[in-house]
Amino acid sequence: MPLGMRLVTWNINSLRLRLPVLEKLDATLAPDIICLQETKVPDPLFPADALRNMGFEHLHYKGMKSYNGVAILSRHPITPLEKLPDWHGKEDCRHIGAQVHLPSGPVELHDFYVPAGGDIPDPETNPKFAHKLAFVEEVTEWFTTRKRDRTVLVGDFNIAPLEHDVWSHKQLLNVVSHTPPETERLNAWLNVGFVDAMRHFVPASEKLYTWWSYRNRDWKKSNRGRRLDHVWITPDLVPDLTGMTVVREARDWDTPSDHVPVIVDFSL
DNA sequence: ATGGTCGAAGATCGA
Repeated sequence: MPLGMRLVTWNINSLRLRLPVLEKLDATLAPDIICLQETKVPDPLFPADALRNMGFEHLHYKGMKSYNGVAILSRHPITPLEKLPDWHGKEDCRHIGAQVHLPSGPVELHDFYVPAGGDIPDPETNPKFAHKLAFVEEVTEWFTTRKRDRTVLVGDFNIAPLEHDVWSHKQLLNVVSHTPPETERLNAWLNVGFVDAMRHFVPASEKLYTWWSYRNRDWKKSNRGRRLDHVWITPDLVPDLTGMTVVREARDWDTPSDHVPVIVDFSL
């Protein structure tokens, strides 16, 4: 195994349907650890053998029928984090975590799939939006009391916090994913003690997206993207950052997800 | 302002 850790986060939108493109990602970009969201597969049907054959010997996953689901695929040994909170009283498979045992020492890794929040940005009339806001608040509170070093948070946070994380700040201010109640809460979570590893490499003044809707005739031409997927790290890991890649070409792979993989490289 | 397209289901629901 080469020196350094290559970490990927990807909302794959059905793991079983997209095993072929996952193999393509693995073959072309050789990640050491992949965190997936929206696997949409119950645990008994999880394709563990196929993933082990790809070289990911260490697996941790939590899925359910039809919706949600998260998974960590690793070439390094991992110890799953037990007894993580049951956010918002729901057992809906939106968070798993693990200690990753790297040659340089353990790193704590969290994989999140934050609720999308429905269409109407009003917690009074839209319970999905209320759930989303509450989820972020609960997670924020939880991390304030947890150790905050050698920790990495990744996932589909379903919020694009910065002006240039969306194609039109003005037109999306009242669209779920970019409303002030969401972006304020995401910033509060970040400010518990994390660093935005993607923006470490790309200044806030530059557009940066990880998701393009299926509902555009030509995603590349219209380019109405949003940065919904994130990699956050504790400040002690910043000196170990060596690179970041948004795998845009994956949006054109055969039967693509609407999200593309995000790679972060570490000298760990 | 609207609708557009996916995936898992096996009708719609969630995104």
